[in-house]
Amino acid sequence: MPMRANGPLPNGYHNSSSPAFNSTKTPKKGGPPLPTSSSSISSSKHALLQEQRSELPIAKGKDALIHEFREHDVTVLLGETGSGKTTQVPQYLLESGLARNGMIAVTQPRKVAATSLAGRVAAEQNVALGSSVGYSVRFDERFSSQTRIKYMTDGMIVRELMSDPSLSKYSIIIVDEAHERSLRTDILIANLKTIQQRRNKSQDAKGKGKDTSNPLKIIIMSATLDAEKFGRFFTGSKILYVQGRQHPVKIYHSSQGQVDYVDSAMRTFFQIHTDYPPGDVLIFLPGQEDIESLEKTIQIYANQLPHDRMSVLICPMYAAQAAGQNSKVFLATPPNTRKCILATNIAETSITIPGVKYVIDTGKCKEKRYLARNTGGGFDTLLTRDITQSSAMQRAGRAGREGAGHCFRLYTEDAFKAMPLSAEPEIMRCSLSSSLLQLKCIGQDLETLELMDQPAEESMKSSLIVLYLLGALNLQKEITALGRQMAAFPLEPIYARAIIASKEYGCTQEVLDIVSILSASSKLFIESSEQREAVSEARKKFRHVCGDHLTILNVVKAYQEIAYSEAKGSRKEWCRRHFLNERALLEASDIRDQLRQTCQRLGIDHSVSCGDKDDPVTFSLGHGLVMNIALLQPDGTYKQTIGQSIVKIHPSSVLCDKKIPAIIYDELVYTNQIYARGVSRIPKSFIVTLGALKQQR
DNA sequence: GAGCACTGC
Repeated sequence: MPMRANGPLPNGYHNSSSPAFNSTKTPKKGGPPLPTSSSSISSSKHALLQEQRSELPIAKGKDALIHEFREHDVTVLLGETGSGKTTQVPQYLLESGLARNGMIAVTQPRKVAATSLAGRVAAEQNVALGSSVGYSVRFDERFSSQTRIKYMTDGMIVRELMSDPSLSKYSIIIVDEAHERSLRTDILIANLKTIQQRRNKSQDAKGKGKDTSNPLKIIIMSATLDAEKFGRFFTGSKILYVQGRQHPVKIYHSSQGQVDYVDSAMRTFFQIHTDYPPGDVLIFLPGQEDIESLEKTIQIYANQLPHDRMSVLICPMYAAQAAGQNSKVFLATPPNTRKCILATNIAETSITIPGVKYVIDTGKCKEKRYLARNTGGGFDTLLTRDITQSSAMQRAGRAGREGAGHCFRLYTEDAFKAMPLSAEPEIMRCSLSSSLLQLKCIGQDLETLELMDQPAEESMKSSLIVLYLLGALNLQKEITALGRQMAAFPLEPIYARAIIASKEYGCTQEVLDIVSILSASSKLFIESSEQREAVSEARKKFRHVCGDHLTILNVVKAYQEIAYSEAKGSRKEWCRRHFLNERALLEASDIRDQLRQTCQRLGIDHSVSCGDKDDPVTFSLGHGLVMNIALLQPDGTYKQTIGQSIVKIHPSSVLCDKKIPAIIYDELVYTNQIYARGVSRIPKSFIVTLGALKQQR
């Protein structure tokens, strides 16, 4: 491939018609963490905070905002990055006395946002965190009877819905980041609409002047794209706009479509490197494979650069990479060096990298999407696709965090305009069984609930079948006693079912260990393409003939032994040596504690163990994975017992190439083929037993 | 023989 650092520039950029650019979303709200443990902060610091508050773009509109909140039951507030709406609006509401009857809830899709925002606002109010300003997220809460402003995750308030269907503790509920359209945000919004109708109607009946009722105000906060949708959903609502503040980013579109975006990204990088002033470059790519191939080619050409040029430091970044590798990007760039960061979507929202002045956007990402099947179950797909306009803007905004920046898009302006505005709401792309079961508990139906977007009928049907096969619903779609028990667990129904089955098989301790790891958000096993051999050698120690579930159990047991006998530092070292992610083990231990409490409430003894026996464990899991069973075919592939798909065991499984006659699996993922992940062997006779159980219902 | 990113209870 002929490529000279000073050669012709093949991409032919032209300047975009829009010179300045505002990003639409701020990933890390509330600024840096502030001291929050003491009851108050020094007066000079407080004065500085107050000055910063008054300089926020939203401060100018304070009185007008309060007026509108007073006049309308529902307000949709559209604000850009840096407007300060998430920290200021709750304080304005508190000061205005609009929340006399109850608390102000501010919901967030992510835990870190909820906790850090609460800290920031407590500091601004000059109060101790947990007093008048608090938060509530899974495994962590700080609030008291005096709390007036409560930041919480949307999952938390949806759980509260189960015990208090009117959310009567709150007189104002602010739904932040509503444009993200998480599954729980959508379910919350649907419920808020009916709750408000109920609560505010009883107010009218009592007539004006009486304050005995408990009306509800709703404020929806969103980034600017496709926000009118919220306005249409809440009839009579008022839409308000708040200006943001961000450095300008100059956008360049490619003049023609790029066939090979990896090659094109490489050329664009060297164009920047030779023609533009110092500043780090961030390249967005869909996945690890592209990152590794681009890393190689950039390195080859970087080595050939003349010695008087700045050198290039390449930093690959993706979630599966060992944590130490990812943190390389945060180290100061050495002198006379330009950092080149090759990242997946991880750099789009979750991680902010300092020093980035240039962004190269391939316009591609990988998206996980759940394909429901009318036989029950379904599978995930993981395919490369075009990004959305809102994520293109988010990526460009990454160049304007610290000063003016540049964004080079490897696609045309027409291609940008052809992109969907924003991602499809999660409710359209995920399994609904968990939410469906939760709603059944409070007498609601996903089918009749008025949602902003209605999920596909097939997806609904599939979830009903899954819940029926698990015994959570009967043929009349009514929730069963077993279903209520399952809903009590903060878990996917399939794993809740496995725990309940473990009572019969006397192995609750083992099943809890496994299920906790499976429902932790971080992966247990760390991959390293550089040390592939060392990884497989370390894995051998835990390998269990029955499959991946019992392999996980081996890891947990080994870690527990270390945890009891060794110091914290050596535990870490042990994990590193075995390519295990300690974060997953620690998170799983929190989850396990919570699951034990649920077991206790339901009269399941969580300490019952089956010792070294394997069958009880796989049988229990089998009750949860009833629709995830497949049988070996003569050609070595597997065929589902429910549904017709031909699946293969994922190469990461310990049972890959083992020709086990019958398997259960955690999930199916379609990439190039349909792969079963999280696989265990199951005796064929057990499948017959399961079938007989189904007959009885 | 293969691994986008999250997030929540």
